[in-house]
Amino acid sequence: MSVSPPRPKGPPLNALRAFEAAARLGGFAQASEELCVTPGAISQHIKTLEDWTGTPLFQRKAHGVVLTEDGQRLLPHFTQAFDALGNATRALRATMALPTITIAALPSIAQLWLSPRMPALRAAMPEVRFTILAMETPPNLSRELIDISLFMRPTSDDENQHILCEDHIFPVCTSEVAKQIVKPVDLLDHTLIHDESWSDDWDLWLKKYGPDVFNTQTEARYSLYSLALDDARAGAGVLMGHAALVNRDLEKGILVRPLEGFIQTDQPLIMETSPLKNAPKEVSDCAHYLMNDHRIGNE
Amino acid sequence: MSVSPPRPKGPPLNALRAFEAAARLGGFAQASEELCVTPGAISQHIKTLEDWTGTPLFQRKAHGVVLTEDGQRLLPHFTQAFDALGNATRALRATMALPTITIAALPSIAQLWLSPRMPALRAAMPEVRFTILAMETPPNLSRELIDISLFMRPTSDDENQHILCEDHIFPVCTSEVAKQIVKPVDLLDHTLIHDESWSDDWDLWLKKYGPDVFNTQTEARYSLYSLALDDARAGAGVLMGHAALVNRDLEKGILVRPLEGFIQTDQPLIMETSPLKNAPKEVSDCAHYLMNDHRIGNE
DNA sequence: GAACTGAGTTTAGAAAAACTAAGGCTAGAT
DNA sequence: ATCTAGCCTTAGTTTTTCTAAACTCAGTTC
Repeated sequence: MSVSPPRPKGPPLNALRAFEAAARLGGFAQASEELCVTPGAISQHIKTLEDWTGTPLFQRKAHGVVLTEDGQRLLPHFTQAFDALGNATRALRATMALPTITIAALPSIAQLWLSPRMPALRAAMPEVRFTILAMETPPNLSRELIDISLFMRPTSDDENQHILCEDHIFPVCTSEVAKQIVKPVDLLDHTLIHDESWSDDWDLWLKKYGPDVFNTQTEARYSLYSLALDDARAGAGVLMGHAALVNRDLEKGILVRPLEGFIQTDQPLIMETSPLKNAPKEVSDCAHYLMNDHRIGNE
Repeated sequence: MSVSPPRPKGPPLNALRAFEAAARLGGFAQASEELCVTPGAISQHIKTLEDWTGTPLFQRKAHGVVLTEDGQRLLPHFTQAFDALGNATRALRATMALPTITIAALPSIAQLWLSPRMPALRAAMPEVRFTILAMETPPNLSRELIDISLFMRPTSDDENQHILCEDHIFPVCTSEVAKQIVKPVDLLDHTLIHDESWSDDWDLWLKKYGPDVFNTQTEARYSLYSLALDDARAGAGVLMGHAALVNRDLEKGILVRPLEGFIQTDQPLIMETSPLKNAPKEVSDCAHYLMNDHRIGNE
């Protein structure tokens, strides 16, 4: 009779969290991003878990992993548990002395859409400490300690998501450059400025408005939209502008629209708020503020 | 404008678990026992958490800690979350190749009540691996990976708890010793064997049946009931017997009851089963087996 | 068909977290 | 007045976790 093997220890909590993230997101790489660690760390966590049970949780394929049946059955349990834990942690954070609101956004949105609105927001909510995070992919608001996110992405029926404005794209450039452009074909003579994160923009627009034949021509590529914008402001060429991001420049006259046509993409600017039922009042206040699209006074 | 402080990390999961345990159990010492660490470790976890939020979670008194208001508000959130996590972990364990059932019991119960029943149980469920854990205090079945617990303790209205048998106590000794004992006063001439974990037993019994005057006399104390029992079997004196634990010896004639009177304590032998809704079938099978009080054949 | 790519794995070593042990403090109990 | 239970603190150690970098493998691309 086996007596007192020192008490059965459960698997490490961090390994469980890694499993949940990897299973939910469908890959170690994605999970590693959400948890801010390297993929190797995730791999090791999963292995710990698989060694603990003796049953494989993932099936390793050359291009990613897929959940085994066991893994699929387990996932909802863990997702529910970590959702609950996320809410509890959020409640814990809410006890902090000075209320903090964390907003995550695409770098371009942070800089070109949010930044101009911040002064008014801060003025309206002086007791709140704001933190802005620039990131490429929308965070999971029920897990990370982020209250509001601003991203261009496909619509969903999530009740926590609100469309702030549709995404209209159209060519923009300085008025100098615009003088030389009266019809689409004229674009052939100019540098088309591309941004890596929206690499399809020009294709989309040209498909509808562009000249029938359109061979590759001079183009510039940037990894940050705001760099591309700077270049356009400097008269280096024609940029495909996103309404929400270039409106300020258009209003100020720094940039103009050389041609009329615009396209509405299927990825509007969406604001998502964290799903906590009893969210601190500050968060919903802030969300309303942004929805109502306040601007700084002197603009 | 503050941009990209490397992503707000939540507090360590282990610290959250420590808080939950300490808050639920009402002390660091208790929590440290449940989590199998030293109280110092708990203390540090709590401090980590308190530093993270900036608000105190516990109020330190000289004789223990009490939850602050914030702590009280937070506790249910975390309890719920960790309950869910416990269930998920249990589900994970259920995927293990060969089903395992872990039974926790008071050392004396494990040895004197459970052990004789194990051969039949193993025979009835040959595909299951059983693990018996001896421990002093009932474990939290919704947290630890233990399926069934067997303890003498006060009744509760928990639906997962079942009374296996009432706890009757009465003096027992060898038939040799019994010859010299015909009425309670005769006990004065013999060693009264005590067990540390039930130190009140003799007092209780003597209060009802004992001689009016009863000065302290020879007595032996043991920290393990089975050691006390061994001593009684060897004719060293009179032990206060618990029905569930000495029945075998009575049946076999190794021990006898020199006097008639017995007392029913308010701490029956209770079996508790883990609360998982979809508990593996093996666990409920095992529980039913124990409830029906099977014995080994040749007894 | 050779090189490339994306996703995961594996190691060793480094960094961080968690734990223990031992000494201190304080208020209620003896 | 002393004892004791329960928690705190600190230093040092052990354990866990993470990273970096090289490796594997199977589709893709040229």
